[in-house]
Amino acid sequence: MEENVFDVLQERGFIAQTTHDEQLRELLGKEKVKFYIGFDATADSLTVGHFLTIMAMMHMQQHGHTPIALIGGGTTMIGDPSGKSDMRTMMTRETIDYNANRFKEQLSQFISFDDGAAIMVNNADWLLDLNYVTFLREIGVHFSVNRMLTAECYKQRMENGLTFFEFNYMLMQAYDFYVLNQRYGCKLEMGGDDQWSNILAGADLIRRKKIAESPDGTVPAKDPAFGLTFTLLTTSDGKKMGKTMKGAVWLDPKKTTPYEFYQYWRNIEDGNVERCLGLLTFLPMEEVRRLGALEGAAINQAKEVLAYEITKIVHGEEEANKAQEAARTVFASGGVSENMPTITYSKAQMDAGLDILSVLVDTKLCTSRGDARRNVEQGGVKLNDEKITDPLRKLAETDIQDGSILLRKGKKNIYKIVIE
RNA sequence: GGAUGGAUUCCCGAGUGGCCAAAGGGGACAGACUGUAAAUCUGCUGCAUUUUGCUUCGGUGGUUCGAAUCCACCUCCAUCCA
Repeated sequence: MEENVFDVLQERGFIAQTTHDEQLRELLGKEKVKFYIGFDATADSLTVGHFLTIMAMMHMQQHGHTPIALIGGGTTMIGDPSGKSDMRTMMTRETIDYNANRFKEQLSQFISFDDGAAIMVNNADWLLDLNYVTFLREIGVHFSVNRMLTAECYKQRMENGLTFFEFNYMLMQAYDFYVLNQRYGCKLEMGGDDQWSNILAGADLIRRKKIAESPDGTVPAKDPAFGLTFTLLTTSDGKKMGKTMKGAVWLDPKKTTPYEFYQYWRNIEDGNVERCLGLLTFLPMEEVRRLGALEGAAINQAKEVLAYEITKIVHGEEEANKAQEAARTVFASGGVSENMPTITYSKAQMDAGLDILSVLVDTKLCTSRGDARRNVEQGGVKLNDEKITDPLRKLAETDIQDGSILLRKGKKNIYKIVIE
């Protein structure tokens, strides 16, 4: 008897809400289901926030179900107002198309699209050429404004204002589900819990359309469209995870290096370790529970496993090994690793006088010379483990130890300076 | 379309002629304490050749020795009325 992916998702902590628990579980246990998850192309890379949903897709695919990855080339033209307090800046068609292509590439790393094992679609294909009046007549009729206004996702916007433009987002997304249901027989939409209202709207639309189209004006209740949402990863103070001082944590190694990526998970707070292990790795649950139960300093071991496993899935084993090696060298032994962040200067640059503030800015360790100066003055900067207090300090030949100079800002930010 | 109230630094928000690079809070960053955790306490938070100079308070013009603050016009937003 094969295990049911519903149970897997539930045990690993993915599921926040579903439209019909029992029926959905039954469905997933007895047939191959086409399901979809939408990704709005708002940036040129996916983030760790998306990664959680990608993990869910992978679980689903492993259990024989067929993911439909929907790239929101059309919906991004509007922008989802859910949970937002302000309207997003409108994006141009070109930017969106560019982003959509990046998303496609990244998704292909995680999900196999071979032989119809998964399907990739772009809602620009059916949304952009919609006829307004036709759309209103066929889709718009099924929506009650009164009900939409009570939806949780608009709550914040009821205070700050919501344009009609954005108000339509829900209809677009609902229509997506309907289209996929018609064209591919997609029966399930999944997404983050902030998508609950939008998902419900889609499932509801499909039901209403069916009723409208059926001869006797009824629809068999046994074949509904399903919705399922995932828990959102939040920090102890309730904020969404995946943000750092530098912004989002990206899956693109050019935007967030594997080392930074690894460090992000290595530094996660205790309370989230077990949850993240379940959600973001493929480790068996016994192992997840064992690691999550570690207490005190011992939990660092679990964090290391977590960081390693996630980095491995996202960036591959080789990069994960490098990141782990670098992290261990830097933190455990205070040594130098070839895999740690490095900046290279020429001998000539050094002879011309490389002051500490410039280096701090060049490495992006500090955002400006003023910021760099501040950090030095507060004792946050170290050169080869020696605290620097003079902002005018210049790098000298004598600073080079074993061919490089170690520069630290704070405890966790470290750069290797190489002169050649 | 009408009336009223708004637009301030990353966010919230004070400031209504010089003492304003702009209170307070949040966040971020750094220090102490720790376990590369959380909580707590302290510092810090426009830019630069840093006891000085430069740029900023929705936009554009104006008044003034001097404007985030006053005037005019414009743009956008909220609430109520239509």
